[in-house]
Amino acid sequence: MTEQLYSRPGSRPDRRPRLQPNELRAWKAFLNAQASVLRELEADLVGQERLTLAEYDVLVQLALAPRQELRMTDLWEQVRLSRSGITRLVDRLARRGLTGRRPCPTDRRVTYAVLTAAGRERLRRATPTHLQGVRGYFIARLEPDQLERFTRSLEALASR
Amino acid sequence: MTEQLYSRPGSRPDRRPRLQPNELRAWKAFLNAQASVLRELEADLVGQERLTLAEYDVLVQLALAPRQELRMTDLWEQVRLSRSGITRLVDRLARRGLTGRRPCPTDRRVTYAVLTAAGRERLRRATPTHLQGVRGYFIARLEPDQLERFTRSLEALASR
DNA sequence: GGAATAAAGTTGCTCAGTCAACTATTGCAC
DNA sequence: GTGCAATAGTTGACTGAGCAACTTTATTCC
Repeated sequence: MTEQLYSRPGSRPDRRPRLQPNELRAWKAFLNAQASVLRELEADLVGQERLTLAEYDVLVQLALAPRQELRMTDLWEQVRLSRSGITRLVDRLARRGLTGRRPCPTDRRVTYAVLTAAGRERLRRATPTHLQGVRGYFIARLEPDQLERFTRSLEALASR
Repeated sequence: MTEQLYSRPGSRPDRRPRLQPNELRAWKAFLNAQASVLRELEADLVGQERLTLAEYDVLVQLALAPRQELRMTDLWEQVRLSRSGITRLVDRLARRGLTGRRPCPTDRRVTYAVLTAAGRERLRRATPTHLQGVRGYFIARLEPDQLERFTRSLEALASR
């Protein structure tokens, strides 16, 4: 994580790509920013609403979907999780009554995850907490006039 | 994750802090950037060197320490992990012969984690992979003239 | 239309991580 | 110096995630 191993100044000419000090600083800042913001945000959400970020995200996706339901696969595309991760997450939410499952009549391979009334209500309650977190731990710490540039840099980092 | 739940345009005046579209975009980009970069980087490191990022990080910290050893607590301060997480990570590395443990003679509560020769060698081998990852998935995707600003924004996000 | 291939979803296994409880040792107060 | 609080580290129980293997159903291709 620190200097020597990343760039040895004055060492031999080197085919290995080493990191410059400012690059290293950027990298560290990137790691720290993620850890910091997500940790704080998730702590609030779990502490106050018993929802992890991933669970919250699934509820949001369902709430936004046409009939408040999504095929597992579509959910998988929206949420950063493996297929089995989705299965289990929806399981968990279902056990708590926040989602349900509905088989698709036309394609018997597919299952819809459905937002229940309780799920909708839970989402409604959790949303202010989450938004306050995003505002407080993310937006508020950024210079408003840097937001645009910052966003573009972040977007450049996401692979295709 | 998408618009309606974050800001309802034209709804009643509202004490709840909602997100503006550009703020939402920034937030999404932040999440995606993290997921993307870490996933790619870690996949390389695990695939080629059987080391997770956290394990790599611990090896680096030890390599940089004075006698290539650190108290568990100091390690804990450097690496984003719980105390027991550190214990177990060092355990795992020790089982693979990459670290050792040494009791402190003056304070019998403390244990030093020590980098072994094998650990040093493994780190040496893994470093190019990691650096290529950081360069390829992070630095290379950023505009050089934005790096400084980007770093400052990231640093602003890390809580004290 | 039948065989091969692909897609959707779940399950078993394992792993890495957390929290809370615990032991052991040291430092501090008075 | 005794007693209490703080510090260092580990352990147990549990959780959330991934991968690989598997079942079932749909699609494609000849």
